[in-house]
Amino acid sequence: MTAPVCSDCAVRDRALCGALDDVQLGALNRLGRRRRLAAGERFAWAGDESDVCANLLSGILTLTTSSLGGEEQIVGLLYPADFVGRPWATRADFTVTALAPAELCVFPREGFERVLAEHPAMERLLLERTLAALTEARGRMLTLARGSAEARIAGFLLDIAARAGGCSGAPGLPVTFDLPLDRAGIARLLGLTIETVSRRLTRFERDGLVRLPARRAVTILDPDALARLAAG
Amino acid sequence: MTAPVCSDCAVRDRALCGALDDVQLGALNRLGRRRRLAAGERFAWAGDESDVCANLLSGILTLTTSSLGGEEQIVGLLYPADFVGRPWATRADFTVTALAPAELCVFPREGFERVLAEHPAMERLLLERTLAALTEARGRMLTLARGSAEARIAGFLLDIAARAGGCSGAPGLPVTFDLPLDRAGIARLLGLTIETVSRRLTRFERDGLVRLPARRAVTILDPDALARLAAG
DNA sequence: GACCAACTTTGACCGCGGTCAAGGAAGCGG
DNA sequence: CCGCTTCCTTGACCGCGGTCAAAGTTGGTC
Repeated sequence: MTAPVCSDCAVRDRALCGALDDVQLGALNRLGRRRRLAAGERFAWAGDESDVCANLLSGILTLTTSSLGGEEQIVGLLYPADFVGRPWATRADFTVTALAPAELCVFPREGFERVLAEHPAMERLLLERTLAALTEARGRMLTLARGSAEARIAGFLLDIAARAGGCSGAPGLPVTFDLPLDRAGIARLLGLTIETVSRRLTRFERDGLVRLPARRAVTILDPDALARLAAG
Repeated sequence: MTAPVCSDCAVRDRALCGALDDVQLGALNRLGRRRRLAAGERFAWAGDESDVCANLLSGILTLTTSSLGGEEQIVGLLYPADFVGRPWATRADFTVTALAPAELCVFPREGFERVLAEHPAMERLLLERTLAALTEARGRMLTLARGSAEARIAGFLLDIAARAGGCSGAPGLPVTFDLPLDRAGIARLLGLTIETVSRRLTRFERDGLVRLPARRAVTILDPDALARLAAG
């Protein structure tokens, strides 16, 4: 197996590296190491020392915190091309777990910081992404603090649909996609229990808003009604 | 009245400007304009065009979103030296409101972006602050999604105490401070109702955890017990 | 197919916190 | 001091969603 090179990278133009040209990418190429994670495997632990960061190449990761009671709350999902970790921080803020088999391009944190300092365009891109992530996180606070279980789940389905199935099909046609999370995962993301998630999904199906052809599969039948519910 | 100059600024070393030396500060000095806000006055409206950003010099601001139902959720508090606005974004993500009379140092957004580009140290500082704000926002998601009313209010009191009264007194001695928010504000911050906030505070007082000598005043009598409640 | 583990659904019950309503306390201008 | 507004407290009630418990499904292995 030949060493992977950045020019072949699946996320070459979408990750932070998109800010660099092929020549500049050479330094990162020498710095980065590919790493695969199995489903359920963890890349970092909240509170632990961490001296790496990474680009996510494929798969989906979760960011979680846990209360002292032991219950985990998913505070963010990471998709391919997203950046993992926090430069200039010596310990990880959140636990990073692979939901599905994932591949990362891992950098030593300090080396990555040096690359950032040498390439303002890349640092700028990271800043813009961080600002966007902050806005998204704050937006989700509204849902978590106020939204009913119904509103949270309706919004979640639309989010996933937009990301997973948004590319396929004409508007108006039912969209079908696979959920990246099982019921327990949805519950941890939305601050609910497994039972409530299950009940609301079943009711959505009874009411003709969605179909649930398989455990992980969802077909959106009435996105407008879901959007109305999501708005509370 | 003489034009205010940066070297006199109350937050000279704590705001983003702290990354610049006195000479570099000249450019910002010409760019910035002081602006006062009365309590309740708004600086930006969520969704509206916005071509300014600012440093907060004094007072406290809230960031809010509102659901379609009209109820506002406070997603963040801004204190003196904090940065307001989002460079490279043409519309405001959140409504910015002064809780108390406030003073801002306002910059045209595009001019500020140019200063950022010219002074990497300042852009770096903004990036680090944004990363920290993101971590804080995600941390608050746990509280909002899972915490009981009791836990949220206990945590809120400790947060405010740490910021407002942390400087005074030896550990172990009761700390007294003024809440920056009225009951309605606390409710909007914590995702609760006025009545619930009032009831829990009253119960905390009955149980000897705090004293409430005036509407806005709080004395923390048993911080350890509050911390235990906040942890859930 | 038989078996088993993991996941999901469904039901019964109940407590927390929201809602509605009324009454008190503080601040303020006359 | 009065009257008014705003803010806060307290009470009664109830619905949503959590908890506990028990089936029912799915998928994988032998």
